[in-house]
Amino acid sequence: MKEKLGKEFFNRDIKIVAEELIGKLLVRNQFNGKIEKYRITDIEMYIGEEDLACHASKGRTARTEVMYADGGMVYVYLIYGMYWLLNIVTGCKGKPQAILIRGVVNIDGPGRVGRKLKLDKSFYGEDLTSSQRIWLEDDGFECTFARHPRINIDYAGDIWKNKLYRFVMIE
DNA sequence: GCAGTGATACAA
DNA sequence: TGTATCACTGCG
Repeated sequence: MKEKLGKEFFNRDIKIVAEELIGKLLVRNQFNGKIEKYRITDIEMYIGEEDLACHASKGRTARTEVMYADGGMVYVYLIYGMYWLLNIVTGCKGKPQAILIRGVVNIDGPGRVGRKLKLDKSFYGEDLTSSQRIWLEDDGFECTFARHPRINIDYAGDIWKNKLYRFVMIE
């Protein structure tokens, strides 16, 4: 049984959503009727303005605005001029939180995921609970995960760098 | 080990 | 206006 994840899934604290997001299916309707599904294996949490690794630590800007919305929105941005990274906004309105999708089955790396899904700036603010081209499903798959420090955030300082905010599925 | 690539944030 | 920086990848 497959169920599309709705607002009630995303509108919870990021730590709960993140734990349950591992093993869920990321679904992409690439073009007419061609639907692809990818199981999420690797994610990172970015939590609030006080998290120096989180883009919202710079406050509310055009780029971070969507993180302040309620859960279930897509936050995408271009990094290094080449890669669109996919993030999922969680929590309630006014609390900036987002989960970066670092990897899915057979696609290891956030930039590769974005390329495979053919993301672009038009996905900024897309609502995963009503979109016809990208959404999430629960197919009942169960798994466990390990916690690690986040990748490539040296600029955030030791306290935030060492937080175990990366969850990786154990095969 | 490091080049490539362009939006963004912030200084001036 | 200019410019430093960046939730990365794919070459060597």
